Amino acid sequence: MDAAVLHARLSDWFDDAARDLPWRLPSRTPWGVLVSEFMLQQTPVSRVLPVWEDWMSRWPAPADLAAAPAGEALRHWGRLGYPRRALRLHAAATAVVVHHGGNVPNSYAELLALPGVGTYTAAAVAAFAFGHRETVVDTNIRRVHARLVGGAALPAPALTAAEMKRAATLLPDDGPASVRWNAAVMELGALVCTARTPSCEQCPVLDRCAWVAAGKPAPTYVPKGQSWAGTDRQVRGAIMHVLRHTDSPVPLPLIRERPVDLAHGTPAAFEKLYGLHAPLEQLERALNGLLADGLAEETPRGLQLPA
DNA sequence: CATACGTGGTG
DNA sequence: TCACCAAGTAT
Repeated sequence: MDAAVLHARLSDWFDDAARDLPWRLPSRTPWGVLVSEFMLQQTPVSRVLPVWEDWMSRWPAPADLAAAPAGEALRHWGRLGYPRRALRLHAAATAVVVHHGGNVPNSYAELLALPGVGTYTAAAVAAFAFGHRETVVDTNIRRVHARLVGGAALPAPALTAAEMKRAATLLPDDGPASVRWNAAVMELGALVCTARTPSCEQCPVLDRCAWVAAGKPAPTYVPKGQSWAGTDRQVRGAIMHVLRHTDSPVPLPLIRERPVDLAHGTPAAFEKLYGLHAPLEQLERALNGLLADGLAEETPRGLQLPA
């Protein structure tokens, strides 16, 4: 198709539809963009906003976070989920201080080398923080491309090489235009071309959509579904919740026997929070996993967030 | 390449 | 109610 038409339509749409997100303001810093991308990995914007604001005022630069104990990063990560991201962000800040003089690097390759930064985040930061021309492909962009160009309801379960090639082909040649395109397609996927019930009547490229033209065929595969109840992840999350809310180490026997919520003095935090009755074997597995992942630390007095 | 990894909002 | 889903990464 005529890519120029798509570029122009989405650029115009983005002008008045784009959300006023703080990490898009002119006053933003590359560090602010990097932090936002970490937090947004698998987490909705609405939940990221308050935590991002807190982090920016608490740790305005990479060196500020690097100077804090990793456990503080975990504590102030709150309930964003996937706390290993907080640990990796702390490690990334440290790497920025050690290897880049405290400034977030601007190249895709240098960004990709940071802990917790994969292909998406490296491209996103290079593009949105530094204005580079990068092929940014996230779940929103994948879905928009799958429908608009591919004529499918949803993209494949995993990112394919063909998708990357298609995204690269669609990317405007001009630098600033490419950054805008990346942001606009992502925004379209987040606001209009959504996974569940897309608002096609609001779509600026409805008349160009291959999926619509094909009569909106149903998805050809069944989403896997993420398990939760009774899983190790739930038990790990419950333990991390306890650790975030106490300043003193939690004795291991206490955790093994359904830990006391020391912050509130109430019994059986697991049951109180999750109605959870984890078998001892699963509790052990979760504990060992957290220790192995560096999310928790064992001291003579008990379990705590890492120093 | 499939799987593990948190959490809460929503249709 | 309950399964799906949200700006992925590491192994």
